[in-house]
Amino acid sequence: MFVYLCIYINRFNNNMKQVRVRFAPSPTGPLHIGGVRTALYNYLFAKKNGGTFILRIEDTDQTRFVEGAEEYIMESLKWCGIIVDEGVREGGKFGPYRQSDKKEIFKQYAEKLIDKGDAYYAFDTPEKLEALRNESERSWKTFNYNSELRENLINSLTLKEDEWRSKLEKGEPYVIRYKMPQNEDIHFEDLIRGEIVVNTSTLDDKVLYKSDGMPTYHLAHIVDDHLMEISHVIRGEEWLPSLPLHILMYRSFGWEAPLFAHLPLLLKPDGKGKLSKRDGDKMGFPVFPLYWPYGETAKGYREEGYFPEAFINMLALLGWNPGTEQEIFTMDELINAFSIERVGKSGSRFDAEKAKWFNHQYLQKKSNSELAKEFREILRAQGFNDDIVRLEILIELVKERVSFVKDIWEQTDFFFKAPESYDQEAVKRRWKEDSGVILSELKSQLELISDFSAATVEPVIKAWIEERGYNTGAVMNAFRLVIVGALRGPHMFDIISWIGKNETLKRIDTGINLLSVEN
RNA sequence: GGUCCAUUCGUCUAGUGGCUAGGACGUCAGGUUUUCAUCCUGGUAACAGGGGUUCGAUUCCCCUAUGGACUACCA
Repeated sequence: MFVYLCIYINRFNNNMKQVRVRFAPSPTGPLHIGGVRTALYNYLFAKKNGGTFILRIEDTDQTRFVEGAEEYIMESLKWCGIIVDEGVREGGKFGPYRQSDKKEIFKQYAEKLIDKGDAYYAFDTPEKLEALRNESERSWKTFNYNSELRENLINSLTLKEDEWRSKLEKGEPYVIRYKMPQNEDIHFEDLIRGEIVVNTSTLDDKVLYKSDGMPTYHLAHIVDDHLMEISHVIRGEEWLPSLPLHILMYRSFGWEAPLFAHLPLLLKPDGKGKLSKRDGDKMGFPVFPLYWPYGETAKGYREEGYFPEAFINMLALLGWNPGTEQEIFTMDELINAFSIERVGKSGSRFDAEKAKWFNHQYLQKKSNSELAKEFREILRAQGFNDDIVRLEILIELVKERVSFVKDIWEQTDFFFKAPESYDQEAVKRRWKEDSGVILSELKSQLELISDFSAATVEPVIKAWIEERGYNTGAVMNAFRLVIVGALRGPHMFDIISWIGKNETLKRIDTGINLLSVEN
C-alpha cells in the first residue's frame, strides 16, 4: 500500500511539474531534417502538455563553429511553424540561451564536482592518450579510460595536492574528468525504450571541461538542463550510450534528473546507415529544410516547393503514429494527438515519394487564389503574366494533377503560348488524312459561336459531331493536337474557353497548315 | 573489438497469447475520361532464423543473424 502511494505521489508530482523541453542543436552547419524532427517532437510534446519550448544553442566547440548556422536553425524552425518560447532571440528568465555566453558558470560547476570528489584534474596530453589508445588496440585490448588506467596517469588523484595545485598555478593545460565509479549497475528508464541497465565498468572517465576553458556537452547540457528546469529531455538515439554518465552526474550534483526519451534515427532511403547530406544529393531530394548558401551549398524543402505544413506532417509521421488511420494533420491536430508513448523504437527510412504525396494532399486543400499568387511568380519567370482571376480559373483546371506549384507551369505552358511543334508520336497516331478537312469544318462551327464558355461551346460541338456522324475521339484528338501540340492537358472545351476564340481559331489554322502538308 | 539499442509487406506503420495479420505510399491490373494526369475499384506483398514457456505464439523468455548508434579535450 505504501509503495503504491509513493508511486502515486511520484506520478502526481511529475504530472504537476511544469513541462519544459528544449531543442539544443549546435551551430555547426545547416539543420538536418532529423534535427527538425527532434525539434518538432519536443515542440509537440511541450504544447500538448501546456509546456514551454526552449531553443538552446550548444556552441561549446569553438573549432566547429559555422557562421550563419544559428540563424539558419532559427529560420528553419520559423518556416516549419515551430514557435520558440524561450531562446536567444526570444529571451526568457533562464538565459543566457547560448552556452558560450556562460562558460564561467560551467567552470564553477565542474569545480563543484571536484570538491565533491566525483571529478578530477587531468594533465595528460592528447598525444599521450592517443598513443595509449593505439597501443592497447594493437595488443587486442579494449581501450577504456577507467579507474585502472587513471592510476597510471598524471592527475589530481595520483599527484599529491601541492603538486597538482602548483601545476594549475603555473597554468599547465588540464582537463576535468568525471570519476566513474567502479563496477556499479546503473538502472535508468527511457520513455520510449523502457528500463536499461549498464555497468559502470564499461564506461570511461569522460572529459567534462576542456583545456580551452569550455565545458563539453556532457557537463554543459546537464548544468543547463538543471538551471533551465527542463522536465523532459527528448533527443536523438545517439545519446543513449552516454545516458548512464548523465544519470550519474545528476546524482553527483544531487539534482533530480529530468525524464528521458531517445528518438530513433532517420535512415537512408536505400541501403544502410543514417540519412546524410550525400543521400539527398544522390537521390534528388533535400535533406535540409531550407537552402544552405554557405560553402558547400545544399537544397532545401522550402526552395523545392514543399509547403511547410506538408513537410511537418510528413516528418511527424516518420517514427510516430497516432494509432488511428488519420494521416493528414494540421499542427494543432498533431499537438492534440501526440504522445511520446506512440513514438516507435526503430529507425525510419526516409521515403521521398511519400513526401511528394503529402505535398499533393496539401496542395489540393489550398485555395485557388493562394495558389494563383504563388504561380504568378513562376509565370513571370517564364516571361508571362495574366489577370489573377484568370489564373485562378486555370489553377482550378490543373490543380488535382500537380503536387507542387512549380508543376503547374508544365501543365499549363500551352495556355500561354501556341505549340511550336507537335508531338510526333501523337501525330502519327491521331492525325488522319481527313483531319484537316474535319478541323476546317470545326473551325467554321466555332466561328458561329459568340459566347465561348465551355458550357456553351461543348453541347454545340458535340451535337455537330453527332450530326455529321464523326467519331468523337478522332475529332477531339486532332483538335487537341493543334491546340496543345500533344495529347495531354485538361478538358478541351475548358482549354479553348480559357485561351479564347481568336487564339483557338488561329491555332487550328496553323495546325492544319503544318500538319496537312507534312502528313 | 567493447557497450547499448533495434528487427511486421519494397517503404512508413497498426495490431493481438487464438484475427482471413489492418491501413498508407509505391507497384500491378481493371474502370471512368475525347488525351495525359487525377480519381475510383481490385490485386500483389510482411511477423529475420532457431530454441524454449504455453493447449496455442507474430505477440513472453533465451540464443543466433542482421542493422544501427556510441566508443574524441564533437555535439
